[in-house]
Amino acid sequence: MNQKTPRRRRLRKEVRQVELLDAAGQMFREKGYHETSTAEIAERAGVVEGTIYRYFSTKRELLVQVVERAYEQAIADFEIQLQGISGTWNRLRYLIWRHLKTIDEDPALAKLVTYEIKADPDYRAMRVFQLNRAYTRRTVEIIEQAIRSGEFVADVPIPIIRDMIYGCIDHHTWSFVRGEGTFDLNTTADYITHLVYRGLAAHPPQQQAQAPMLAMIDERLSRIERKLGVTE
Amino acid sequence: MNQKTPRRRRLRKEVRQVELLDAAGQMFREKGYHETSTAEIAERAGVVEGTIYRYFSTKRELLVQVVERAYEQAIADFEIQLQGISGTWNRLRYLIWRHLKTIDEDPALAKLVTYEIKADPDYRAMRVFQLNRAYTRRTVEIIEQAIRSGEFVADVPIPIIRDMIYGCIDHHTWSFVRGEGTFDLNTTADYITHLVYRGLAAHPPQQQAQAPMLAMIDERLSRIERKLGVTE
Amino acid sequence: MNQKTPRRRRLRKEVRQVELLDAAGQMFREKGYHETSTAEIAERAGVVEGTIYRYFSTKRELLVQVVERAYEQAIADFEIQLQGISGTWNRLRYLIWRHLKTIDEDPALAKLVTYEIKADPDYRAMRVFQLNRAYTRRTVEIIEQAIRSGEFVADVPIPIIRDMIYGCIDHHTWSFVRGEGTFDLNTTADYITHLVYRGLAAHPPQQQAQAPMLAMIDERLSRIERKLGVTE
Amino acid sequence: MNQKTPRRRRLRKEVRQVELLDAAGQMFREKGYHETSTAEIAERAGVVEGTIYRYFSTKRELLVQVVERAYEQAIADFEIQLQGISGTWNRLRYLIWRHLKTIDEDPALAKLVTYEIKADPDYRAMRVFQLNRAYTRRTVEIIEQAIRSGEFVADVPIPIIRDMIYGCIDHHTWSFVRGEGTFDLNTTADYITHLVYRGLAAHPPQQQAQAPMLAMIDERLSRIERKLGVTE
DNA sequence: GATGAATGAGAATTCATTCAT
DNA sequence: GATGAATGAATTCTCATTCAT
Repeated sequence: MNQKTPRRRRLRKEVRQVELLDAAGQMFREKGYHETSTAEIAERAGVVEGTIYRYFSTKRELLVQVVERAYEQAIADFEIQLQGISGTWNRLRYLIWRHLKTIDEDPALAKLVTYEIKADPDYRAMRVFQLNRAYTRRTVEIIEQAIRSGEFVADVPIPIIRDMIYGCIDHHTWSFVRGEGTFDLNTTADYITHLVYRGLAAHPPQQQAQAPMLAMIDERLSRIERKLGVTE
Repeated sequence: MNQKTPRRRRLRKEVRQVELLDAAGQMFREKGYHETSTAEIAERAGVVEGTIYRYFSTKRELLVQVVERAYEQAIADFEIQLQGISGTWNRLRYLIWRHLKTIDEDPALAKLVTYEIKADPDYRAMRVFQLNRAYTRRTVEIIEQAIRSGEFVADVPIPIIRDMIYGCIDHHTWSFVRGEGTFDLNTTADYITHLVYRGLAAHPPQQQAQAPMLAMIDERLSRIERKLGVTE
Repeated sequence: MNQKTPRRRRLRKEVRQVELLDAAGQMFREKGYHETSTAEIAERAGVVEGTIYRYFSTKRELLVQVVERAYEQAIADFEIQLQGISGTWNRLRYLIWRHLKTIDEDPALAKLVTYEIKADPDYRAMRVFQLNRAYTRRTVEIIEQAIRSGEFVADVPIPIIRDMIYGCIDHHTWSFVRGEGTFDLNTTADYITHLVYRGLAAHPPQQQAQAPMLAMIDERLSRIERKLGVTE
Repeated sequence: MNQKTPRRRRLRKEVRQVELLDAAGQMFREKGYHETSTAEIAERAGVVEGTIYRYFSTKRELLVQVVERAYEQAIADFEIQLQGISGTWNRLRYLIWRHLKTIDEDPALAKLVTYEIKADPDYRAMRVFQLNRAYTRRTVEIIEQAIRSGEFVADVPIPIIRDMIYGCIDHHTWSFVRGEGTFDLNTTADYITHLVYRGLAAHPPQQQAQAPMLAMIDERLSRIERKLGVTE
């Protein structure tokens, strides 16, 4: 009963860390970062203020880790789902839908990311920045592939395209994130995908119906090639 | 009681008000809103702290008016220029270019707008919100007109389009606003306009991109057939 | 029409002074002394702040004069009424009733007197103190006369009696003055008079009914004596 | 960050709280509530300003607790003493004497109670109000009992009687509380008790005062008759 | 006589972080 | 490993009074 093995200790340490992260996450989401005091976090986690500083060097570190954890979970989930989706349009649509859904499910976190994390002067040197890059990397890859396959024209730099997608989503969910409006997940995803796709599609509208088909053929061929080990 | 001030410059109300607005605007841009103290603003304006409160009820009011003034100037200038430009593409391009230029010329203000003004819980009830609406109204009008004339298709809601334009710009100038990167005004304006225009254009240019792709598919199929020993 | 005789000027000066006093009185009563700013007084009087200081040396002086004026009016009115009332009981009752009525009619002023004027460290050196003495002087005179006539016993110092009367009234109207309760003017006056009278009456309760009669007889005799010039 | 304090005395929570209460109590009594700054209280208690706010939410809370503590001590002491005293006159006298003594011993506190606590708009909702009620409750009980036993008449509402007792005491000690006059504890207690008791007593002492008056009336009538030439 | 712009000292309160216990 | 008492700098806003115009 009273066993205090090192292993158990270690476990307890990790548990406490997660407890603190959960408590902080809840508070930050409810009241915002600046409006939350370390005393409140400690209280919610059931410890005293000083204890926080055994596990996290600063209050900000707590915020950063809260966000990092959320990013990690989002990315992991993301990759898995994407594997089952084929075709540029579908994959693009999923990426957009997924980001919209992330915001829809946790707008308070989106707010923290926008106003606290990204506003940080050191943002680009932080791990969250890397995580954000990882999060958006797939988008770039999909576009690049579509360009290689000739489905997309290559006359606009990819960063612009990426900014257009994420910028549009962020702007559109703005008021929702601020707790005011609302938005329809699927419709919004369709519209944005549609607009981006048409802006990049190499095929004129008449043939537009063919484009997805060609893309699908491309995708199926790729799978066969991989399977057969056919190199180009 | 303790008369220690030999210098007591008396200015017309309006003049002093503008001086304070200028001083505050400079400080906010240099150091940020929260990092600027009322004492610093007063010092830069050459008055004592109390004087600020004769003209502005709070420090925040000072910020709001700094931003309002900037918006008013931008809008006025804007309207005039736009009158001389015709053609959907040109007008759209001008709007985009203009917003990019505004950010380029005063990135610190853009930062204040994003992180202080738009983040305000009461944003939508503020006059700056109205000014922002006025600022983006032209965009909507141009798109609407292009739809009416048949130049643009009408299958995407205009707010989405507007969010795409401004969201793209904001995202793209992000790091620049944060004092890190840089961006090319004209090239960026071209790309964004191009992307948006093509995404909305009812009559796309001649098709051409399809042939290469089909050729590639033919080639790849041949490889697979060879691999599998499929004879012709 | 445009005559600016010195006399007219003087009149205007007095008028303005009264206007300021009225404005200040209103504000002090409505919001309290500390909660009222000189700017508000000026605004209500329709002048600018600086003008106040042409007529009154300080904000406090304004308060003091507001109260002095009220005292003067109360005293003047008081004296007149009292002349028509005879008999210790009646006169005492009138004094008590009158003070209760003063509080009832202007509780906000009573509040100012209690919390601002009487709490002033220099109260005893102020003219309002003298006015207050004048206001309560009649009470002492009535009691003294009753003692001389044998209607009241003389075994309690008069200041104690005076404190009992005014202290009782002040305590009893406390919550009303603070804007909370209420009190019945006539009933309260009766009770207090009754209690004080019996506490001082030389006559035992059996004969108590006679006391007022005797007092009245005394009073009537006094009048006759005065009329006839009968000296003792 | 700037660790400049070699001295960092750590006390038990309760001890420090009491120290702060003592320091605040001293300062408030010496200089008054508004004239005392939190900085001064902290200095006297030997801590920094921030420490005060670990124990008390506001400066006002500090005042309230100073007064509450004094009330609690007074009430406790009070009850014990009263148990050993019997007889309406004696008990009444003790209550009056006790209140006078409380004022005599701590006039500065009485001042705080009058001008800061009782003047508070929320006074009736505060715990001090309850404590004040508890403090004066005995008075009411003694009077009620005397009425039941037939020792006192019941023709005046008890609140009026209570207001008379405490109002009289407060008025009488007024100047002393303001640091000006003085008063004799025992004599004052005797007079007030006497006055109140006689005002309420159902069985007054032997009548005696009437005869002289009637004699005087007789004498005065004779004089009048002589003057008028009325023959017998 | 009036104006009203300018003064400037003040004062309460917050809270992330430290470190003696 | 935990506690939680202590830190102390930092900052906005108020307003009676003055006096140049």
